[in-house]
Amino acid sequence: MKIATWNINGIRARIETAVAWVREAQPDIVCLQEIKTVDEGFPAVAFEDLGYNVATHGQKGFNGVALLSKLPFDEVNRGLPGDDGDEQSRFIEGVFSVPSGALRVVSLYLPNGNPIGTEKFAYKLAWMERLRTWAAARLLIEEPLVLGGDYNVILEPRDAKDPSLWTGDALFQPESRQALRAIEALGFTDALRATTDAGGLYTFWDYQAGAWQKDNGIRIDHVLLSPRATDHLVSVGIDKHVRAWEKPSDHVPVFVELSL
DNA sequence: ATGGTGGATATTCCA
Repeated sequence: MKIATWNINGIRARIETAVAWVREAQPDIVCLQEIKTVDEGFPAVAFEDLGYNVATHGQKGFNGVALLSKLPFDEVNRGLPGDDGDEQSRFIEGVFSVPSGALRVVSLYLPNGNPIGTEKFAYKLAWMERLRTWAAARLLIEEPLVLGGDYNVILEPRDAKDPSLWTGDALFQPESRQALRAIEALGFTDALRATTDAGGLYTFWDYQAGAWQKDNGIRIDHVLLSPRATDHLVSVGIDKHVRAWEKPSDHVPVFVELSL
């Protein structure tokens, strides 16, 4: 079972790139972020033609998440619980049947939070606390749970080419890093760190200032695994080569192989 | 050096 996450930065502008990658990578489930369209604007047919079921939680202009799955959806839940007044589309959960039982997969787009000291940073931290509360409850079910997404958090200095560039940025603030650590501390495994201690592994390179050419990247797209999912972890990968394609997203896909 | 790039949308916001 191959499960991937990818911030696509606009699915309508990126549909040809997305289809090319899906054809190449052959994932079973894909978590997409920043689809930047309402549900009706999502080009579902392009993926259905490749054998995928599609579930979206869109929004006009910004944000928006989606799930693609070769397995049928048993259940879909849209929106992160904990704030009925939050209208930003950043969370979708799919439930699937696997031989051992149920598999839950979330596509999440954590708030950027810049600039710090504003309501945007407060919203980021509040959203992370809501995620922690939700995840703690989900872990009680003791099922394989995969949280794939753009976390907008650089956990450690080794997750940035030049950490000094991110001083004062919401992605590298101590509060942001601590909040993600608190979620991991519930019992989740950062899939990539389960397989390597290496630095220099990035998932995002800014469009500006030749960041890709200089390999000035950061690792902010993560796959977190519940204990029951970690039990089945086979491998982790970053499809870095996709960043060099024409009309790329500024993020690349991250994927896990699970023996489910 | 206060720029640089890109998407969606509307002539600016967000990242």
